[in-house]
Amino acid sequence: MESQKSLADKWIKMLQASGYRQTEARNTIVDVILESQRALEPLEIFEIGRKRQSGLGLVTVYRTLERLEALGLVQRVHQPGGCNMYLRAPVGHEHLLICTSCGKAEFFNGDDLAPLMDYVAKQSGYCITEHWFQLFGQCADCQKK
Amino acid sequence: MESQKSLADKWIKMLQASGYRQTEARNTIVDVILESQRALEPLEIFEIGRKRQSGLGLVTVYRTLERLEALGLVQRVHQPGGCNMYLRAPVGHEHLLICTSCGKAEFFNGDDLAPLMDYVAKQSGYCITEHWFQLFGQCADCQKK
DNA sequence: CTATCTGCAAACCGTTTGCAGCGTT
DNA sequence: AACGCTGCAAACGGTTTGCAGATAG
Repeated sequence: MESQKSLADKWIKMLQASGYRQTEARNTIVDVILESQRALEPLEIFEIGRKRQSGLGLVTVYRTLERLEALGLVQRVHQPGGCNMYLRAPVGHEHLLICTSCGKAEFFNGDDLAPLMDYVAKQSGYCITEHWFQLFGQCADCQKK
Repeated sequence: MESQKSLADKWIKMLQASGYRQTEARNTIVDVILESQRALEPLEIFEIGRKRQSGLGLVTVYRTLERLEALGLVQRVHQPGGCNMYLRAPVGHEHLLICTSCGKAEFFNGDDLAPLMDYVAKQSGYCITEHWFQLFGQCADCQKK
């Protein structure tokens, strides 16, 4: 598992490689996202980030999320309660497993889906280009309580 | 496949069984949803419904969707472009297959997911209570064009 | 006859845009 | 020095709420 710090460096480098600049606000926002175990709303990122960098603005959070999402570094997470939370994007065939109690998000490998998707494609005649697969439940810690 | 008309009757009966009343507005809204091949936004339901029943209000569409969703008859559909579209709810283990060109929504059976979910539960220690699985692609008709 | 339902208008709230000044390169 | 970036305030748009009159049961 790559450390948060080096992942943050990589993200900033990717922003720069796309013509964007490294700024204090972006450093803060990237750190907040990478240090979180769960998906966060823009307002939450703003509030957490503001404790470290008092001048941070909510609009900058929105604009930074937009860029990070366009670069594929961050994903919007869809949940029964709403679809405005953000998390680091999966790499490869990772899918999300989210705790309904504490919100903790983990990734698991979903390679096994390929046969089912092939079958559905054959049956339906669709040319399948994308799949969403996500699990919800209670994590081990929350089950104990 | 059950006819739209009898499904509409069933929905209205379920509303009544829950203490709600049968009204012209609700009949219209239920018909619009059941006659559509694709998920619709509240505003679309309102506009289509208003052609049949000129007095229909957008607020009534929102309130009816809320009741239908609470009864499990209608589901909110999550798509890359937004999460404010509604469709009849799946029955059993049906999952959605949505055409990215025309929006047509079909259901397919996803029983095959059980082994993967069991495996993930064992690996992660989570007690899995819900799963979202949805496919996107081009339907056979749209591929021809 | 009563309780629910309806549509309108207004309130609400998360998100986006305009802009003048600041910071990165 | 140039251009992108920032934060504020205001605009925006989808959704919700308050209310008085209409309607189902």
